[in-house]
Amino acid sequence: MAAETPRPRAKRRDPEAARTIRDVAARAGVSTATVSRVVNGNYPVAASTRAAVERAMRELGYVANAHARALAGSTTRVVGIVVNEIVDPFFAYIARGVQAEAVASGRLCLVCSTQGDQAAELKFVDLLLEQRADAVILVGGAVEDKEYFAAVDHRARQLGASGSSLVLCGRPGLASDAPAYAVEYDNTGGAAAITDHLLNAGHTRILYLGGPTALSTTTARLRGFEQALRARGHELDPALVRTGAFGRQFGYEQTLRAIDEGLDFTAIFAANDIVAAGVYVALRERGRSVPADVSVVGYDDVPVASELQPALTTVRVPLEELGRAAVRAGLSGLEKNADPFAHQRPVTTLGTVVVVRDSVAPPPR
Amino acid sequence: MAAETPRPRAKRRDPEAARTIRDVAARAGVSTATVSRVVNGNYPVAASTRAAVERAMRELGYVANAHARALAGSTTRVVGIVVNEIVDPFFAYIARGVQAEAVASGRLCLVCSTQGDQAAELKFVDLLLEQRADAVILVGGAVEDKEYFAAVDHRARQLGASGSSLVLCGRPGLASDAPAYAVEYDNTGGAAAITDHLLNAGHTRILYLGGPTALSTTTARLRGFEQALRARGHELDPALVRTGAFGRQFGYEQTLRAIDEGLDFTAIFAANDIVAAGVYVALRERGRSVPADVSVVGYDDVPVASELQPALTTVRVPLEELGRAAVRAGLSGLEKNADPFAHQRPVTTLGTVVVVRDSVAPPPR
DNA sequence: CTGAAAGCGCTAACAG
DNA sequence: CTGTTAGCGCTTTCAG
Repeated sequence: MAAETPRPRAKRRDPEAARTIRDVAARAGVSTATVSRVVNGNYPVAASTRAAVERAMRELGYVANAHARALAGSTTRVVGIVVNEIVDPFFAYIARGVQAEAVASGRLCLVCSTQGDQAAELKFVDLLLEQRADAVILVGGAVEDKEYFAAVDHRARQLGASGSSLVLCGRPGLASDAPAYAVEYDNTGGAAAITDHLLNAGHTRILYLGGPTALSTTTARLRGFEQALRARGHELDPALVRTGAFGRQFGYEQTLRAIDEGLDFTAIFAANDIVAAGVYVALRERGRSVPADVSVVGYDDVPVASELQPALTTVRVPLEELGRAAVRAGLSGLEKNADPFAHQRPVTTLGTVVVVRDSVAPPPR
Repeated sequence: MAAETPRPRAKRRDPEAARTIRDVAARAGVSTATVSRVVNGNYPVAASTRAAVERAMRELGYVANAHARALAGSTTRVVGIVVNEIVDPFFAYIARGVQAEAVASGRLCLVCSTQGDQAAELKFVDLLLEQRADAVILVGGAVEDKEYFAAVDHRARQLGASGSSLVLCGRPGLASDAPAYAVEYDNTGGAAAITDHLLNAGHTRILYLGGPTALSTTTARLRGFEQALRARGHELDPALVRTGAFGRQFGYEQTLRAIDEGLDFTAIFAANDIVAAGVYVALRERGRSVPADVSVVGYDDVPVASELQPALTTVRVPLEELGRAAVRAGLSGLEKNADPFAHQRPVTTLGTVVVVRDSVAPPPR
């Protein structure tokens, strides 16, 4: 009756191919379940058995297959993050936090960089959805577009339905009941605080430079600027607000233009440190010194801020912590503690602080 | 006899859970094989059938499961990259290239950052091995350690055995027959070229600063420096070589020390741009101007180089292309063209070029 | 052009 | 403490 033997697996496909849990089990003379147990160490196994299995694994050079594991188990041990540009320090620091926290939770990190392509962002989320990432984190400025919102909203629901979750990082949350977390920082407050710093030094003619024209996350900075002005009884002079791109080039050109137009101002609020770097160059070119002739402040506190000469007074955004918090939020639903009362708040807001360096002084005369 | 029906799947676990290919098949009234075919579009399917399936997928909100796909198929559509520090522009640009090329090949990119922890590097490679990444790219300086080499060598073999491959990026290849690719750039040549530039300007007392003490990739820069000197009949003065850390701090401190010791030099070769940034600060502090009093050159041409004042003359390393080339190399074995003669060379070396900016002038007097 | 069925490698009940 | 046995969701022969 030997011929009746089930013989479920016919032949090993490739003798060179990776060993499987079954090979290990056979070699150690145990069942695959036992091997699984020692691999995962989440179940009691006799010491001697464990030793035999470990030995077999070593001898065979066994490497677990994460996909089989993901398929059979429930979690994939992968988190995904989508950023605009990985070489931009703003995103890089957030990514670093995400990476670190992911690793701390025993996960790997799938990083997607859109290079500013809005469509790519959504496509990456879809891919991450296919990967069944335990959490997907979307970083950075969203455009205020109906259709876009609907698309994100939909993805949030899909993720939620598959036990994962969407985390909006550094941007406002969804204004719907879609299952998504938001991890932001106090953009408006930071902007107001540093504007206050300028006001305290005696400046009232402050030129605001940078940031997108369209309504978006970072407009919050402009809002903070305006609030601080108003709170001290000053009006926002439209001539002193120039929004547009976010780069060094923009800061450079606008500063040049402002000077050449004879615009009256004694300080510049750059919407981020990179813009401020451009401002510095233009100022130097026109022979204006910082901070004697004009004071400058930035935002973000990325490395350039302390490299500029004189070092830039700016708003420190807890970028790395932002990334960590995003992972924690995204994973909060998966953790075993599953205490429904200790529930993660859908929106986390981190504080910002003004870092005073050398680029602000009282206005000349 | 209805009771005899096999009924292979008993119950849907969770009505809210993600739809599977089977749900789609049922809804479209076709077999799962057919659904698979339309999803992959790699097999003829009647137009009407295809339409029905696509409709069913849409209605069900079907999202393929990448893990099931990886398990059943052969490729995972994921490449892994291990770097020291993702916020460091040197690595960030390489990662960007890797990401871009991975996406271009229809893959996602798993990014691991070790924060300089050598042990973590190997651990990440193991994790990537578990992920069955189609290629794993190891970036950056390796230490010259026997045991470490053996470990890398072993991983290379494991990857090779599982149809994947290891790519050493920006570091020398394995000196063994292990299946690994190396994608480097001409470190020595670049260093020699920029040293020549200094020599041509009339400098002979050049202080070399930075780079690791231990033999490692970047020692190649020191080697190039020496070669260029020799080629012009100069000896390498040991007093003018200070190796050690790689950061701004190191550049700053060593420059200060050199000046305070009264060391005789008219130019500084910083082992990378970051070190050069530190050099600038120290020079300014001691009232030495660049390039009037001392000329400075760097290496890598990361953004700081052009931000420094005066802009830094440096060696441009094709960082992003390095990343792209690494992915191409790593994937070369998988591509269908599998032409055994058009075989990827195990070692690719990219050229470097000197970028002349404003930090070099003839020596004073 | 389409369907049936056998797995891919692993985990998780469910018995012992 | 350990083994049996279903699947997880998809791809891929092998037959029509």
